[in-house]
Amino acid sequence: MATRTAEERRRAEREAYDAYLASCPARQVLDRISDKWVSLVLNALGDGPLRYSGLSRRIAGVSQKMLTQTLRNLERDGLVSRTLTPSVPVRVDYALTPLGESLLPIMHAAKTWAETHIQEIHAAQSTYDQNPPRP
Amino acid sequence: MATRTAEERRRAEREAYDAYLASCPARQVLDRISDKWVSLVLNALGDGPLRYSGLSRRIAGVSQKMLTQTLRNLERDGLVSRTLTPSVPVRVDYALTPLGESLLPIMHAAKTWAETHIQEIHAAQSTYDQNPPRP
DNA sequence: CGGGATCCATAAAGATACTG
DNA sequence: CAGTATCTTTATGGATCCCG
Repeated sequence: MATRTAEERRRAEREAYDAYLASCPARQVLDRISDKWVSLVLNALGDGPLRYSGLSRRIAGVSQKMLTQTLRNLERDGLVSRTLTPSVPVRVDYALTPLGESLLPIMHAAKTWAETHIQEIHAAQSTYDQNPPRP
Repeated sequence: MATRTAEERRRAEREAYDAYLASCPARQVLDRISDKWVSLVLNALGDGPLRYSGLSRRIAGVSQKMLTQTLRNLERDGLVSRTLTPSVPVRVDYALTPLGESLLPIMHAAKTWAETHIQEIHAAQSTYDQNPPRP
């Protein structure tokens, strides 16, 4: 048999790390809020409840698939509530739960940091691009 | 020609929205820090400078490809500095720039929120999974 | 109206092998 | 040591058709 000690060890390392990451709360939350549509939906609902079609119009670029998927995940995580009104054409309202609302401040903090430092980042990018370290 | 008014309008909508998103500072920054490896690298460097191999060992699960790619992007964004020492085997040190360090507090805030609320999220997930809204 | 299900294109991540 | 180059695999997102 080949010496697969090295590769096996690496694989085990990776798996252990993956498991570690998967159990890391910060990672789990970061993974979610970093989602393109999650942040947009959360933001949209921050102004008050919306219906499915309302969200769809508010976000504009989203496909129903992604909107539905995003809403399901947020509902599952307890960040968003889904209220179904069985009227003639059914009506569904989405709103932030208290847990979802508690997330807004940190989203806002991120937004503030972004707006404060985006010029520095763009400047750094220009410098980097105009003088490529390794062509 | 077919009536492609509707589909064309949708496409235009999407493109406009994509452009809007691309120019949104919050999005740009969120997209970056939400990256799996970015947050890990930033965290690792938060304890002090590290060499390439040091980072590689510290993060363990990362491939050189992703580590290099992540470091390049962070360097380009001005969040991480790269110092090359042309000794016999070359030596490269990576460290956070002041800009990079200014990002740590918000990463920490996200981590704190995560640790504070992860139980609620897990609880919500359990409830959701045990009683699937739509089977 | 509010989705579910399916198919498909592309992009992103990983494994692998090689280099100055 | 610190990467680069290439190939393969996987994940993501969008288009489309359909239903209660």
